[in-house]
Amino acid sequence: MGSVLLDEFAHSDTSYRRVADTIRDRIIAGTYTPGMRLKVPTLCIDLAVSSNPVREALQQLQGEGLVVIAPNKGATVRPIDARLIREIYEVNGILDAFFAGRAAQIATDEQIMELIAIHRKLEQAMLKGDVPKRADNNHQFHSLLGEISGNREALTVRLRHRNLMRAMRMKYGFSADRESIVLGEHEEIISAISARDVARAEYAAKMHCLRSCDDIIIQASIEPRPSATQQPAKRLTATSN
Amino acid sequence: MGSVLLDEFAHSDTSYRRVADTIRDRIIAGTYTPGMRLKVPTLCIDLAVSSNPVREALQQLQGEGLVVIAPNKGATVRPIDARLIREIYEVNGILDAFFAGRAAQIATDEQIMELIAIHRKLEQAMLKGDVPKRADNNHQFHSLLGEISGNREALTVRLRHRNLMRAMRMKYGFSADRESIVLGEHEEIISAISARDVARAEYAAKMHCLRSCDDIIIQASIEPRPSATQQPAKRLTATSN
DNA sequence: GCTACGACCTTTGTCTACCATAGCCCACAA
DNA sequence: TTGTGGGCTATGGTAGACAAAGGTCGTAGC
Repeated sequence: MGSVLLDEFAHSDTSYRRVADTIRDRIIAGTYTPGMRLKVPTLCIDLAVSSNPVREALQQLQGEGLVVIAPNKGATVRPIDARLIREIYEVNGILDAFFAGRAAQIATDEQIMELIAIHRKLEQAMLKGDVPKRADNNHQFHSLLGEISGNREALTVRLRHRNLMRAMRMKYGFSADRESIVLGEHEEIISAISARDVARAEYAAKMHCLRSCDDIIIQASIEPRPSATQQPAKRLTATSN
Repeated sequence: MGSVLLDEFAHSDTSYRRVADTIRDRIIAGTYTPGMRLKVPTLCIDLAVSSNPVREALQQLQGEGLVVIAPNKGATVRPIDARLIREIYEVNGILDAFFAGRAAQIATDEQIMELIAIHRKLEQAMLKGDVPKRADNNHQFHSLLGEISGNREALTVRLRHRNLMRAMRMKYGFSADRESIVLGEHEEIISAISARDVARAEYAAKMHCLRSCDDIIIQASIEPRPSATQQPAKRLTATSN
């Protein structure tokens, strides 16, 4: 138990993490539109914090690839388009294939049992429609694969876009039959690892990412333009007046 | 021409980038020892800047994986040991294999010519013993491979440890015959891409990283403990008194 | 009418000073 | 010896000031 700690992603008590969470959510939600400048003074007012946490949050988000910071020019929202999503999932697929292939080589029986246990919990969460638990278990499943590989650096890299992916799933959800397909794909990965079939494990992990990518692009396309309450149509800056 | 821009790594005019550069160099140089706490007030005095740039630099370095920041506890130097280096190079190898394989599929003849041109410049720089130009050309070679793949996100991830690797090479250098071997490995990669042999390109790129990893570990082991001028042997904090 | 220049304004990046709070250390007591 | 409590240090955050970089816009000159 307790194999997945990674406390660096534990939910934040510091202000700049809350600020980063808020800005990230707003980028995903479309409140902050692609290419929009994120000015520090405006964000300070909107989020009721001083400039210091805002600047640190923007740096954090740059690390996640959500904003671009140019020296002496400030931060802009990175456009999140289908190409970027495909690229991210391609990176995920490459790394997950490595994890699964390595797991097929070196996973102990106990680790495989643990994988199965997490898979069962994920199944339960899906049946109950418990979305947060579902996301958490899914994260645990893939993190455990990363830990089994023994390459923590690869796992860190793999988690670079975790917040972004989670936020997108929160917004767009899954297509109707995606959940049952996910379970089947996980079972295929586990099966390949149990059989010590490296090539099959790599392929299964890669396909899992690929299909997940296709699914989220379809889901996102269903809502071509969110325009929830007030879509600041032409406004290109965060200025509030 | 001008295929490799990536101005995000252009040398910095902002203070926090200079601070990050300095701290990074000192971590590599061993001035800041593994596990050592990096206290903001001390760094402010040492680097003659205020706390704001220091905090941002530390966040930046956390993004590069060189320091670990714990909320309300501060930053510590991440121990750079053989395992970490192996993990980083393994990630590099996974991504470079992807780049090379993809290049074998989709590179245009012009792009292959450009690869060869950079390779020639690298060869020249090595012959002249021009170390900075050598590093720059090597970077260009691998960046161009990443760009050919069309996945800029993967390239960004691939460059996560670029500063760290460069700093380590500056410190430890190369073994005697490594340079000629590098040239041969690059030629093999180019040859495989030209022949559109995906598997061979992937294998060549992976082996290139693996051998580079072995080389740097050997080089680093030659100097088990640098102890240049004043090695703060037992001191565990950056406190200067 | 179009271009180029310059003044103005906004924003960034940095500094200083200050404060609340969390974490650590150490003396002291049970 | 072990636990506890107080004091110290560092972190995290606020507020306000400033220089410098960048963008905007009006005007002068062609």
